[in-house]
Amino acid sequence: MSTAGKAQAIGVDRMRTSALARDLNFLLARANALALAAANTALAEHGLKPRSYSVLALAADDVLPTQRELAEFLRLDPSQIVAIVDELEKRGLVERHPDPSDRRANVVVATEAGRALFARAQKSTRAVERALKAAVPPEERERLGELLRQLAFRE
Amino acid sequence: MSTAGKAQAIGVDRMRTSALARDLNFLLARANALALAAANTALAEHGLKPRSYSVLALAADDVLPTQRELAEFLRLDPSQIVAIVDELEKRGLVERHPDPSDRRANVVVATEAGRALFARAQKSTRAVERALKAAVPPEERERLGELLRQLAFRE
DNA sequence: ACACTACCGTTGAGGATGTCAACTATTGGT
DNA sequence: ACCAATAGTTGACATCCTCAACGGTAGTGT
Repeated sequence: MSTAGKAQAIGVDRMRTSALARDLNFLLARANALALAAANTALAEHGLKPRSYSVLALAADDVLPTQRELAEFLRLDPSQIVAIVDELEKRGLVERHPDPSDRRANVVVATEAGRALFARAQKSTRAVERALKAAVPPEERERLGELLRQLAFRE
Repeated sequence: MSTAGKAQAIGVDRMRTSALARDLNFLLARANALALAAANTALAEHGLKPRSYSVLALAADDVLPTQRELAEFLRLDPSQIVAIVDELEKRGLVERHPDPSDRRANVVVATEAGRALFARAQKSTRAVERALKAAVPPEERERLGELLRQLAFRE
């Protein structure tokens, strides 16, 4: 294992100093993949995935989002929101309320059970976030969030 | 459209100030989704996707990665690397060379055609990266890359 | 009032991706 | 010489993405 291990370590080292490792697109993809994997296992014990957690979070935060707004915000196809809300509704965590200002639209709101589950799930995701942030020095963490927000909401 | 447009804008505004919009996992996912979409359209004209571009980049950079190293670095299942390298090889852009130090392993190297295509594709991705970075003030761009690298390569 | 265009949610289909288990050939260690 | 572990590959299955179409509603203009 010593030879193979070293050969592999050398290969990885060369990859980290390659041009690709300086590519912002790639760094975003890899950082996201790591964060996603951690979030996935943390949310699994609550029967949630990052997507359903996001919908539940907005519903529990009294944002009163329509499904279309959810689709735009989460960068998903509207048809995927249908499936996510279907499942959350079946579990009694959210409800579809008719939007009083537009009868075509549904507003997604969390039930009491949904808010309770979200509160529990949020503790798990906060732990994941702390672990993520541990990779950067404490005095930089605030700026990291700010920069990412600018990337995520530029337009 | 004025009423609907405003109602939607209000909804989006409330989403941007919601707790989710401060979640690092979510920000990474959204920033990555935006960057991925841009990279996808930029690479399409070269017949590449972000993944095949990444493999080609490492092969053209004389990193001499084995397929397993590619899988780890790109956070993909080894079986997905097979399909990517298959396609690049079929197009004459890369070749599988037997690893002299381990006959089980293949080292992926770019052909001349592969290097030429990569050079052209890189111009497109650089343009995408510039557009991405335009979202943050110039004096912060260096730090953004550094922070993302820490997130992507922590372990 | 009317026609017309655009939109919301939903369904369904097809392709692309993710995940996992099994298999062969090879390796390193005992 | 044996044996557990590893690299690449294949195949199966689930999930996800993307798109087109539909009924119901909304806004616009006439």
